[in-house]
Amino acid sequence: MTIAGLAREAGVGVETVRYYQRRGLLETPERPSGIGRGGSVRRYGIEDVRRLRFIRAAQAAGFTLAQIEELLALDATDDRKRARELASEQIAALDVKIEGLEKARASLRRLAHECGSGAAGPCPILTSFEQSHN
Amino acid sequence: MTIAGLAREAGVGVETVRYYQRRGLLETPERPSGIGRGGSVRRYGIEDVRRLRFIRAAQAAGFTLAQIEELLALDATDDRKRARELASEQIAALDVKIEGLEKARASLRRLAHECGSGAAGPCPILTSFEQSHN
DNA sequence: CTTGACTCCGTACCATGGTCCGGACCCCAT
DNA sequence: ATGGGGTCCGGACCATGGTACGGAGTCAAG
Repeated sequence: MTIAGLAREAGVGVETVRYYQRRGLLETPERPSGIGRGGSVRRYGIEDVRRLRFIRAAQAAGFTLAQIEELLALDATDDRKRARELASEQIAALDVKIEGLEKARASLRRLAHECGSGAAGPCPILTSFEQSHN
Repeated sequence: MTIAGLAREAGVGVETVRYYQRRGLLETPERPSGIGRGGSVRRYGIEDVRRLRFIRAAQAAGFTLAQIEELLALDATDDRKRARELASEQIAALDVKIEGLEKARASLRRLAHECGSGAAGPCPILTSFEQSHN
């Protein structure tokens, strides 16, 4: 698989893959055959796809690329303590974030509701959100 | 209230307030007294605090500053339809986002769990997340 | 053996959401 | 009336996470 295939498998762009390589999140495989000068084109395997997909999943979980870098490094060591720490921290952060989003969603629902019902004039946009400050 | 008071009330920095003013999210009140040249220092009231707090709340709801700009403009008009539209869109986006974060949290919990239990060696960081691809 | 698509690589650029800086001005207390 | 802190303002700078560009090399099919 070449870089375009890898990118396709994980649903990202080629440039993104190369960006992750530069950041050290993905390794850049050796070019086969040609040793000093020359060579060919780098090839990627299923392991790379997994790694790349992991990065995307972790990103979706709210990790920054820097944190993901640490997670990936951790995956190669056996520092279980640190891994648990990172996980717990992120779980807590997710709890907070999810709760915030749920509150926001409730505000939006109230807004949509109030805005849908009768009265003329502007929707109470600011006030809908104000309630969420409780 | 001067700009520092306003910022304090909403829990942001003075520079952030000024940034929002530049972006057009907050209006810049007239300087009292001095008309042409001279004047004094701009003063802010409770309305400004409300507006600024709204911006922060909307941001927490996942709106971008550009969307918030539209919401604020909408608050002054009576285009209820558009307001409902924006709200619904954002509710849908929040649904997706919340679900993603919940999945991620589940993955992390599994990771923390597997990482906590006995076996030696590295935690199955990549694999914990792989499960979440279902 | 040429052509067209893809790769490689560095560097530049982008959007978002701020944050900092420096000089000029202003306001209030002493 | 003077000093110190706050304000005003434009413009520069920052971090994050990419995206685009251009030139050289490589690969595979016709």
